[in-house]
Amino acid sequence: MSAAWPPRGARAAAREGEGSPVSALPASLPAGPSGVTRYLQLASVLRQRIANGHWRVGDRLPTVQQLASELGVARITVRQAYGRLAAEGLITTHRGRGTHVASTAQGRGPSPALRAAINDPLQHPPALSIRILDTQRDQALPATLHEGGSADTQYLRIRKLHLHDAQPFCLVDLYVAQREHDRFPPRAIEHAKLAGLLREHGSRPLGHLHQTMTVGAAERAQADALDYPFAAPVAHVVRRLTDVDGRIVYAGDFWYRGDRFVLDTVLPADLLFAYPLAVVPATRSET
Amino acid sequence: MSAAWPPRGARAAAREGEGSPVSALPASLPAGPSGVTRYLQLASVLRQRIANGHWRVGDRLPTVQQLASELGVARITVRQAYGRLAAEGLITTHRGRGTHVASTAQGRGPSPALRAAINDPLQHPPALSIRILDTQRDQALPATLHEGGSADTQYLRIRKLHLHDAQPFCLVDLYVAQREHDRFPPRAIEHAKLAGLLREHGSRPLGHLHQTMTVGAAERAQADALDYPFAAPVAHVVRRLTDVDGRIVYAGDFWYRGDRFVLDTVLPADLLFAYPLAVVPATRSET
DNA sequence: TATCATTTGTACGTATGTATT
DNA sequence: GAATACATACGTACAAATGAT
Repeated sequence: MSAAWPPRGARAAAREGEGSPVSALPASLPAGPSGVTRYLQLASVLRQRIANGHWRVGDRLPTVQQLASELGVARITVRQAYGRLAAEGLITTHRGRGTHVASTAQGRGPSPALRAAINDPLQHPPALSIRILDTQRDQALPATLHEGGSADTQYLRIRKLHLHDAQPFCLVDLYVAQREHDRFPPRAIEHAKLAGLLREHGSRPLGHLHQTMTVGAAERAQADALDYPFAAPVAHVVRRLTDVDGRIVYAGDFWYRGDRFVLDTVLPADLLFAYPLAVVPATRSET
Repeated sequence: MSAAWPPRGARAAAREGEGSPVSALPASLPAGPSGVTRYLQLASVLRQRIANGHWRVGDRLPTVQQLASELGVARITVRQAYGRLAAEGLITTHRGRGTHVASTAQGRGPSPALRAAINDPLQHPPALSIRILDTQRDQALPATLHEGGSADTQYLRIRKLHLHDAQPFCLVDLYVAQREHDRFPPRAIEHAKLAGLLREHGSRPLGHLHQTMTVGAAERAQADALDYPFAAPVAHVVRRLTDVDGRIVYAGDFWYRGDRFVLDTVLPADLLFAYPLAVVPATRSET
């Protein structure tokens, strides 16, 4: 969806020489066709290194001069990127002393609890809360969600936000077969995951869960809802759950903040060779 | 100097006025320096309206004048946003006739062949080629790849680039147990996938394939190798394959260009409820 | 205390892309 | 389409704070 990132003729000396300045960025495109300013691009890479533990709290970051010559950008560009991160509280800068990591804003990647909340189709951990943004009855299933099953006639459309420890991490736009939803206890969709509700209260046994995962840049609506920078990396998952007859009982789009997303999968080797119908993702619930 | 990060005037008007040609877009776009150009943010809002079906193929979009005065932006800004979408093939503009939706662009993205090349651990399609960048013998397995199995003593480290139709889409940095690799035919790693080689020539039956997927912004090394813009979205997959004894026979990091990545998974419902050890991704090889 | 190299902060001039009128 | 204003980004230079000599 988020249309091809402009494949600008990016190419540069790809050496990893320590200390040797690597001439770099196309050096002529200020904002470039990407439309995202250079200091913001730099900021998101630095933010990522702090989030994934490459730099830890207290570590000293490269000097402005080092980064500038390594990347082939002006010092003011690095300064703006650092300024952005400082405004977010991630780093501190002091004259003569350098730039240091002040906080990680969240440990080294998503916590095990959040990983389980994302990967386990049934479990609804206490820290997970669901904020329903909007519901509409009597909707038809969009054509893009038909694939892989036959559509029912009427769906309930639900737009909702998933939060973990009160922090939004996933924006959802999904369709549940109305006849199935009407069998649920009231307000159940706020406190349980749909796969569990359909297994518990559905009219027919379930068949398959299809997932298609892509990555992209946050569009406006997603950025606003997730409290996340525009154009920052996001994961997009399309999920479709069918019953044994191949009828789609629910299908929808899930957008995850890039810094709060991990997909875990495990594939036993015997399934691996039974391709195509093979790989097996999974997350251990705890530890 | 620079403004606070997330809390831009976030508010997403979310009404769904059916039939009224001119929709209520967010009343205004964020003011002040956001680091992202205005016309791109506007393009993002419009792109989503098309993607989620608010405007369908053939529908007429508001005139430049209408949009400009509604949003309080200059006409040229709207023109640039329309130009962007036109370049993506989403809309067409004709003098005197207006601007219309040409496509929802939903089908775009990686071809089925590329999807299979990414998702099938065994298949090596003709269009796929492997460029070995570097190999080093007698390496120890890095600590970050230990998890989920016991490490062997000596590994062959391979850095390589995967191309599809001569276009790079994946950068790989992986470790193969040396004693297993030395059983392979010469240069086999350039023409077959490792899982297949290990199944064919390995000393022990295979156990499990673990995959951990995250998203992020392209670092310089990845951007250069993949011929992709710095800080553009990438998928990062860590794969670990063990034999039946739990020994890691290969493990490595895979970085995919965001615009050339799709992960497909299928989970039979009975496995779904055997959590944790459950979900099943898969891609049909053809069609 | 004084000096020095390092590093962040500020400033000026210029060029380009963006956005408004 | 033209004129204007602004933010980004480059290069350069200098001031101020820090830590070590």
